[in-house]
Amino acid sequence: MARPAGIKGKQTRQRILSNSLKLFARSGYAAVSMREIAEAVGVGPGALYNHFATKQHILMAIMEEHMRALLAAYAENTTPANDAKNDTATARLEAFVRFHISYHIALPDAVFLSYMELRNLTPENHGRIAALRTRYEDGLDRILHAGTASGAMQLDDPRLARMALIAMLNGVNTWFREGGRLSLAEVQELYWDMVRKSVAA
Amino acid sequence: MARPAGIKGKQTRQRILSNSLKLFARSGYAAVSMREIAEAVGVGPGALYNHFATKQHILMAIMEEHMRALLAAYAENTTPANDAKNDTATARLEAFVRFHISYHIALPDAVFLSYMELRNLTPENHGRIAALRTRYEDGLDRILHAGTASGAMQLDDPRLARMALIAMLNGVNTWFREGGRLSLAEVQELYWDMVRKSVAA
DNA sequence: GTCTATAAAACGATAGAC
DNA sequence: GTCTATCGTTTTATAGAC
Repeated sequence: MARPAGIKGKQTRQRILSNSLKLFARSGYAAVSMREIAEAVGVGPGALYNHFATKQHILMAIMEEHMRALLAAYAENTTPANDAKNDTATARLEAFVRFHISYHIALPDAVFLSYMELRNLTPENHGRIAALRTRYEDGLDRILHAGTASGAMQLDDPRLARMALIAMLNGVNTWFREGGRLSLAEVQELYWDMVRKSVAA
Repeated sequence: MARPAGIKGKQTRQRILSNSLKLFARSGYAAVSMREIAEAVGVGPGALYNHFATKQHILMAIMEEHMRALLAAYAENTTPANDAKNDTATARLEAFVRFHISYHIALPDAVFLSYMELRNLTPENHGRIAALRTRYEDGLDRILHAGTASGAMQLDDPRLARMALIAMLNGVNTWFREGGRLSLAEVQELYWDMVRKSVAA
């Protein structure tokens, strides 16, 4: 009982988030009740409200933390190479594709939720998540524009290309299963091959 | 009042389906109540049960009719050309891409619903819808295998390519808006350009 | 911080009049 | 076939004891 105050609360908060994520991903936000979440966490229904004011706050916390973690991981994994020779638009596109696939495969529930439950956010929360997503996808936008400008790529409409490529890459989560027919490395290779060709001059 | 028996019922049934489709697409199946549907249709809540036994039956009817209409339209729009010269795998892939885009853009709500609400179907209903979807996507599978076999395309894994292309094409519904920056014809052209290159030898 | 009990409203589905 | 009224259940969220 000499445990510092607040520790138990932090643990419960995290358990609420991780269990809600699993339940929301499986059944959908609207179909999951606060009672189900409390039971999964192992507390009474009323205890949830010590940590989140409403069910909407739980959903928003999950999505916002996911988007911030994605942006942080992207910034860390794709910083411009010191080797200027590897800092071409094509090299940066390859890095984006490989990062996007590995990150999305590692966190399928959070990714699924962040695309699927946008409509269950209040308009204000929706706007904040959309802004974070735009910040991430703008990274791809810059790569495609740079590649088109330098002649390394040929895209009649880089904005459409960005949306087409994001959709294609996101699709990996609808079918990829750990331990399945293809390994992560093989999937990265196969997608990169298609992406590389699709933007080729 | 000399109207044939059953006409009014058929009309109401169709109005239930079309209004439910709009509501489900906007808010999600679980978040829409039978009362909301009844209000949108313009009948009392109890009247809905003269046409559908449960809310699940409404969802299933929408999805099943959408999938059957998709299969029928695909069969009609992509029958092998009499001109044998235009019956190459590449020509058939182009026809698939153009058909898929135009059909999906024309029925955004039904397409959105059929991908988004699969998890709200009972296991039995889910299996029936999945089987219909497989029948459609197998058409693309055959094209990619034929193209790879003839050397017109180079795909190290046609199954992955099928899923990547389907995801990319489905993505059009997340951003395309009638009267927006790009016309349907331009979108078809731009997507086909990327698809053509992505499978190229 | 978590518990139990409960308030207040909304849910899917049904019954019986017309 | 549609109406109104309602059953029985479940929902989100709160209150007060510990």
